[in-house]
Amino acid sequence: MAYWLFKSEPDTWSWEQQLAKGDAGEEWHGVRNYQARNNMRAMKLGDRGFFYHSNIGKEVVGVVEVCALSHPDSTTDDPRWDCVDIKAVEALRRPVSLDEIKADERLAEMVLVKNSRLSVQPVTETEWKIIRELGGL
DNA sequence: GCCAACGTTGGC
DNA sequence: GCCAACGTTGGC
Repeated sequence: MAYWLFKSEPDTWSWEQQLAKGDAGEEWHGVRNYQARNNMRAMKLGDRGFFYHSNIGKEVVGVVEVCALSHPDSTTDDPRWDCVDIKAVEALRRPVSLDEIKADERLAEMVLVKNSRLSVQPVTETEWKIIRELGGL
């Protein structure tokens, strides 16, 4: 099983909205970046990811699961863009902020720190466990 | 609201 | 195939 991180501005699509979708999940559409798309194409059913609020909050707020494999993005006719569906699994007991992540030297190599603009990114198993712990899970 | 960093586009 | 120009992202 692989681990990922999905970024979203809460103004556009928030964790609360994702939670409200429940097990039905929601298409992670709107990605127009090849690296991010390739990451989604590499995802398997059951892969886990963090849900991160960018701009407002700047914190990891929840855990999601990939519930549909990569498929064409319904918001465009451009065949280049695919996306997966994700569903909320659980909220962190307390959010883990970007400041905390940057302050933790064990997380210095995270893509979130190194390449903050990539909107769908891989997370290593080690990073996954550390952030879960910081989040009280 | 600013701006640095980065990715994409398009002319050559 | 290079690279300048442009647009977007996201932290500050």
